[in-house]
Amino acid sequence: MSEPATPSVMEALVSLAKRRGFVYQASEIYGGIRGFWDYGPLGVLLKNNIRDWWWRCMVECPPVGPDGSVIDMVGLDSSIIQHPTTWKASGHVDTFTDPMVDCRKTQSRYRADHIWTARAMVKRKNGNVDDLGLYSVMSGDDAPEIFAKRIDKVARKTGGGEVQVPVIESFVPFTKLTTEERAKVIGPDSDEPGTLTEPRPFNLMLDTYPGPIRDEANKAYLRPETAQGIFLNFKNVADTTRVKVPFGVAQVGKSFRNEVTPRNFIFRSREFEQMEMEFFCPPDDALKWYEFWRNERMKWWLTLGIKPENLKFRDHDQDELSHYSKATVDIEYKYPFTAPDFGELEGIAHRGDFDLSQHQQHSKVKLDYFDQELQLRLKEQGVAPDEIKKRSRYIPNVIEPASGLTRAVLVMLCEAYTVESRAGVEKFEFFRFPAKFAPIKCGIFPLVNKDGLPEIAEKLYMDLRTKFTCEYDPKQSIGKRYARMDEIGTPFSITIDTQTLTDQTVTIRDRDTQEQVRVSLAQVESYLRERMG
RNA sequence: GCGGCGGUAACUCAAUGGCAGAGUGUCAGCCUUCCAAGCUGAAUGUUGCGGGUUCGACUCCCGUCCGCCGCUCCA
Repeated sequence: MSEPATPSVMEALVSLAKRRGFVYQASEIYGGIRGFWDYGPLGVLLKNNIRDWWWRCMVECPPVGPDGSVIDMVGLDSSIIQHPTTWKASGHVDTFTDPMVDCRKTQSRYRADHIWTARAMVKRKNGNVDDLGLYSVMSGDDAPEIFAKRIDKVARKTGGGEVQVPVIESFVPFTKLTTEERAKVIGPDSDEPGTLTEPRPFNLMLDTYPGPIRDEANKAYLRPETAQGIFLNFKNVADTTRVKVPFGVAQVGKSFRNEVTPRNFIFRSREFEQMEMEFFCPPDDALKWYEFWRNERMKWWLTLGIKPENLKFRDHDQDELSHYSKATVDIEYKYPFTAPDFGELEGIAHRGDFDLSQHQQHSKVKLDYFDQELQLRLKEQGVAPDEIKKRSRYIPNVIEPASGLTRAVLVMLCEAYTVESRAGVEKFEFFRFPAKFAPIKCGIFPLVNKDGLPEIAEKLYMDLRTKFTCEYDPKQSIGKRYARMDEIGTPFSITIDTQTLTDQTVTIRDRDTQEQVRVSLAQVESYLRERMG
């Protein structure tokens, strides 16, 4: 009798994760630090297992392409800190640095440069023109219209008259006002002046100052995504590794974002780990590859044992696309805290040639690619020489599957978290990890701590530990040891009993069914390997 | 950053302004031939942190940090 994770179990899950050493709050003894988490002894094993599987599926054994040929894929581990111009070129300096304004009255938050202000001038019936104050509306082509409607209402309440609608060019962004003027503005959703706070710059990138001098000229950023390190090395990889377009470069590593509100356990943290791959392809094939990776990535998540009904695609609307993207789809998961809605897990973006073009422009280094195969093919097709020259040299387009490793850990924890009622325990909670990803694969126990059983168990342990992550435990009752293994998601428990002394067989207990099979000592390894996936 | 709620042992939680406790877990010993069993014992707290009120503060007040929910943002 098991029940699915619901929002109410999130706290229980976090407690269990803490109690058994999966995830701790960072700097806990100092009261914690918002948005940062430490992965404990079991958490790091789980995380590494997921990371290794991604690397295996992406770099060492990438999928076969749509045309049946193996995809070229290489790995990379670029620096967290890169030349600051990287982030200028990528657009992160501009788009990640938004001055924000809060309304004290309505609790709304706005981008300061999106608030447009204008004087509300109303021509009364007696011919006088009254100034009703400095009103604001959200920026946009319809700003004058919205402004007019709003002021008309105010005017009617104060005696009527004709609103003098400002032309769109005459609106003044909130950021351009003086401090005194800002204190008099009536917010877009407010009805009294002075409820908007001063704009506060909010840069989503964390910065630091490498070297001895701490000034603006030496400012550098901790990467907000691993992707740019790949783009910076596009030429290096293309020049030194014999890969040919189309090819991919994959990377796993830490990224940093100064999130406004870190929330929901490790879902949104300020330091997180990404698994990103940039796939470079001819512009004409980009959509084909976009479709390909979209499907491949969904297949990959299913290999983690995630229930298909907990995963779904969500295509981005045109107006929510990032500054760089031509098309993006998210793979979403039904987290306990978003349910019944879904939350982001991975984004697959068609980035066009934006990144390489930007870096080419800012670095003045050519980042185009000469496609010799395409040249030959065009020649065979009898295309004119000028045309061949033009088309066989291009800036590749990029398809980017970018997922959060630390989010994958969260999904794994959510998906595996199970509550069952068992004999003696009304609510027994444990992690039902797929064997392949379980931090500990196997516990090895002597049924009792005497009669020569510990010696045999220890010998088996010394052998198995060279092949799987194992634990040996001779202490306490067997039930307690099984329960402890179940709790941390260990799929198998091997017990040495007195029968082992006579026929050299042991029992192997399955975490999910609690059933045991007898296997000879010699076959334990192959038995486990078969079930490990 | 704004608003609301909260913070006591590793975890879950008690404690009229008056001796900081329980269960679970952990550890040790005994006992145990298969599922958190039994018995005995042990360790673990500047009650998030810092101030204030008071003879006396886990308890009341202020500040701060952290967490949860809602804005907002995002892999």
